[in-house]
Amino acid sequence: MGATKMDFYTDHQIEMAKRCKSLGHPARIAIIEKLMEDDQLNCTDLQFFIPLAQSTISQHLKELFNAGILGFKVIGNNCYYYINKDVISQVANYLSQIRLLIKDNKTESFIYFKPSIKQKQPYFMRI
Amino acid sequence: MGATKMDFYTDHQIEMAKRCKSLGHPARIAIIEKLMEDDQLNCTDLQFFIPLAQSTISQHLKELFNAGILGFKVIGNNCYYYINKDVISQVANYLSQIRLLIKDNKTESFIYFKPSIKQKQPYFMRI
DNA sequence: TCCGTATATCGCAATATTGCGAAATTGAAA
DNA sequence: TTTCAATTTCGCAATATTGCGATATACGGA
Repeated sequence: MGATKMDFYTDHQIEMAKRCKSLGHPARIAIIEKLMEDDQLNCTDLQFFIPLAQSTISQHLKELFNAGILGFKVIGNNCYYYINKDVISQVANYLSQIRLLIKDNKTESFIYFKPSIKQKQPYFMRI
Repeated sequence: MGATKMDFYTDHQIEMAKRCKSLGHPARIAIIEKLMEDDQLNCTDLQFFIPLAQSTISQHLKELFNAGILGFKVIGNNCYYYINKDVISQVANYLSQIRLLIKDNKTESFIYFKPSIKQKQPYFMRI
């Protein structure tokens, strides 16, 4: 297959996944971090910091915009991107909520690995 | 190409991207949300909630584990997964930090769209 | 008007992800 | 010991992502 099955999930789950996914690339993390320093930047500015082609950076910006993480405004011929603080906050709060709502893991005890003979990774562990 | 260029980014950027990426699929968000309710679950349990093949769910669990989001322990023949609260907190704090550290966007003014004739999406906006 | 700059889009190739069924592995139960 | 249930891994096909160069669009300045 290859295509994600979408019919089962809630809109909120899909939206949250899309936002996390847009942050799931180091170039896009680097863009976010640059935008923390410089408030708003255009595509040309970012080329000096990130060693990717202009078209590639443009695509990454587009993906962050489509996920709602970034906004932009055009002044003259320049397109300035900025971080959408509300959306970043929503993602942060969602993850913080997970931290708060899950119960304690009762069995934090030591775990022994028992590697399989033929398989690359051990997937059975004895407690 | 297709492969992400990794040589430029910091270890922290790569790690954060990996963690966000692992959350960037609605099935994995659904898994996380189920684990908030039920503390720890095995692969078989999750099959009752998520309409995917068992092998597919196992892969999603593995990806969350590889990103550090989940841990697991084996009891008998069952493999129980649980949310790694510290790691979730790290991601949440990182995003909260972005929210706090960016400066205010000075130019929050209204934006006019000016769609191009031939191109699908308007990419020039007048302020 | 014509040229240069900025940027999104297109087309392509390489690689990664998603999903499934089948097979392999392990521990427990019969 | 044999069988069963739980799980990971493998192999495959379909689709998505990543990255680049080339191109098209839009604006501002000469």
